[in-house]
Amino acid sequence: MTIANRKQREKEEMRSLILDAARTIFLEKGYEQASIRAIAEKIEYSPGTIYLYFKDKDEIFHALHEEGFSRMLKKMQPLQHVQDPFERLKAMGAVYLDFAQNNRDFYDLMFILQAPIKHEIDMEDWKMGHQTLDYLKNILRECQEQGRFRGRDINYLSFTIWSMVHGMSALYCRDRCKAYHDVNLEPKELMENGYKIFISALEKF
Amino acid sequence: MTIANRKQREKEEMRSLILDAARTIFLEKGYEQASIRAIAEKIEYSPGTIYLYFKDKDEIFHALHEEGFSRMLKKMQPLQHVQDPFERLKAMGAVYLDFAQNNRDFYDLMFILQAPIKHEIDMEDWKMGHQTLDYLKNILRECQEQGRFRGRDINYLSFTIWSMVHGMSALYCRDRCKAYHDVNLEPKELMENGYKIFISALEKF
DNA sequence: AAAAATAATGAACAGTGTTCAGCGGACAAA
DNA sequence: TTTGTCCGCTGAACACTGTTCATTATTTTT
Repeated sequence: MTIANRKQREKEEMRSLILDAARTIFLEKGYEQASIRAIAEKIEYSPGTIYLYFKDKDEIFHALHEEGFSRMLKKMQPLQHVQDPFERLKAMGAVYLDFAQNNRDFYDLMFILQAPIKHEIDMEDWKMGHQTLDYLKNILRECQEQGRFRGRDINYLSFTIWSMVHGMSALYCRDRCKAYHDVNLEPKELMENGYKIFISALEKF
Repeated sequence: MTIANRKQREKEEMRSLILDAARTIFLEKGYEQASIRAIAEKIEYSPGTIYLYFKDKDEIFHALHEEGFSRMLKKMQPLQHVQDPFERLKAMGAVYLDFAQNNRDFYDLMFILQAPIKHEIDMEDWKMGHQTLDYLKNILRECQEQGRFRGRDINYLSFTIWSMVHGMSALYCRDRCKAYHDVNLEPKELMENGYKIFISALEKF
């Protein structure tokens, strides 16, 4: 059975070889500008080979999509050590914004890009997305047990909060922060202070 | 001088003929999937002709970009009749969200698409964008004169509010509202109730 | 009516994602 | 060891993309 094992291993090695190349090129050029030929050239194989390991460009995209969520979830791990749920909520938002700023292209891939969402959302791909969202909802529930956000629907509340941090992140990723260039405000400043205002609002809520 | 006039008129007619076709195709297929050949075919001219009226695909995009802002500004006109600035602020957010939902692809074009923003933002293209943003800032100033949002920086405040409504709109446009499909919540519901929560937060702020 | 200027064409170029007949080396059976 | 069957891989080919430009057609000026 060792030969079958080796075959299996080689197949997986090839997949991750392709994915490594794809990641750098996707994140360098974006989904549309990244070409299969460029990925093939990077790993010194012919374009056709890639189609032996991935059905199409979308499938490569989805693999990276998943990697993005996995990276984000990892960054969220330390939050479990924050006792107070409201503090945890605030920290989660900060981690989220940080992730978007430091992994701009992964963020784009995960939350903005349309391209291959033909394959329907809330399938396998979004398992981790749901996981993150559920984590947020649970924090909110804990906050409610402490008396915060009394009487508010958890789903709507989570959507509001997600929209807030996503809004900033999306404006950042797609360079709309430049709308504040005329008043000499940098994206980083905007997001930091914008988030502070949001937090104050939540505190009084 | 009548012949020069006619030439001028014909040139403009041709431009708007192209733009009409481009708009339907752009909004149907999105920026990347819309092809010059498809636009040419729709108006029954050869592909080359389009390049006699527009430098490239980006220039067509920018013309539509401007049209989007012009449409949005028009929808904002009635707001001037709302006396109370805070009421006007609330109404502005509602108009914004409404625009995003009912002109999804224009909204995408204006605030999400990356494609041809190579041409730099805050040039001519963003004149109307800045106009809208300034309008928001002025409302906020009026609110402050009434004692609301005391001591807050207008720029950061406007960014927070913009991010909020953009966040919802962007999640809507890029189908991330589907993350709530498992709890049977429709995008419209989410946005309506999410916005209500945001408004309550602003009221207590 | 001839000449000049303008407008429109469509073939061509370099690029894209994707497919597939065929090649060559590794494996199994003789 | 030789034979025969796989199977990973190739790269040419297909149908598409944005863009350019020599050529042709039309209109205006002389």
